[in-house]
Amino acid sequence: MFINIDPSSGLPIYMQIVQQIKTAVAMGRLQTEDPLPSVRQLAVELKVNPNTVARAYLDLEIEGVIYKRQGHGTFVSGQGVEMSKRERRKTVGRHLEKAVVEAVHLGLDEEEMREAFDAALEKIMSARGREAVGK
Amino acid sequence: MFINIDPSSGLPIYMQIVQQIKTAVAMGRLQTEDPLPSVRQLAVELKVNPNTVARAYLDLEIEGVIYKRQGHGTFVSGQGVEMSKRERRKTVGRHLEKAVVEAVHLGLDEEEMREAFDAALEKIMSARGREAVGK
DNA sequence: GGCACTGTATTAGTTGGCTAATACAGTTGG
DNA sequence: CCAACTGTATTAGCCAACTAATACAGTGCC
Repeated sequence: MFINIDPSSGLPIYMQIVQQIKTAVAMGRLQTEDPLPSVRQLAVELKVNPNTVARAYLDLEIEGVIYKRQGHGTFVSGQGVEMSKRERRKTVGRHLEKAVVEAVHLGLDEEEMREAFDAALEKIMSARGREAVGK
Repeated sequence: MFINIDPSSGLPIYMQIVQQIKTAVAMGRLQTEDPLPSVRQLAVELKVNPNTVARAYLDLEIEGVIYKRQGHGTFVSGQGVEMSKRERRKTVGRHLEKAVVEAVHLGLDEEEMREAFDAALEKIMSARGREAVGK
């Protein structure tokens, strides 16, 4: 599996799992209906209690990223999140504003910010394109 | 003062203070050498222990956003952050990538993301412009 | 010098987050 | 039906984060 836990990161384990799976899905490395490792498998692999993995999977389920079937396993779900257009924009806006505030404090000018944004977009979106074909 | 604490936000009080002051500085609502309210003043206003405010100010000082002078007060500092160009970009990149991942999960397409980014940029940067003149 | 203002240090208590141990429950194939 | 796999529930403990009480220390003005 592609998940790496960094004990020194300060971020709780379950959040690291959540974040990495979300990123993998966003990038298309995990696609709809793909199976995730079982709670126990991943727990062993990460040397962590099954409940910790379960906690991560629960969060992901609540966010609409995955779904679970008792006795079967856990899978990447087709669609995400029920939310009004307005809410979505607001949520993304909050994240982006935070990033911009940070960038201002770091002394980036507007052009540099645009470049950074393009790079981020490229990194996530271009991977999607490739994965869709390949695999 | 312009700070609002939301007890239901889940975010610790001191972080809310940090974040709001950082945003104010980034937007130019607070400018270099502007005085911040004293630890005690703000503590009273927010109905919070002085140490909580002090904690926020400490973080801001470490980040290079403000500086303090014993017996005098706390002020917005001129420059920010000592960090290599590379590091800055990396930091901002992390934030932006997180925002993009979120946006993908919320079903925004690339154009909508660009719009959202432009909006965020506009919101922060345009305020700066105005404040620089006005006040 | 003393009062009134600044920020600081020490200590301590509460709370909630995080993780783990362990036992329970659904599904499927031999 | 039993073994082997899924995810789930309960309980508990640890620990760090957060906040507060309180006392200390620097500066400046009357």
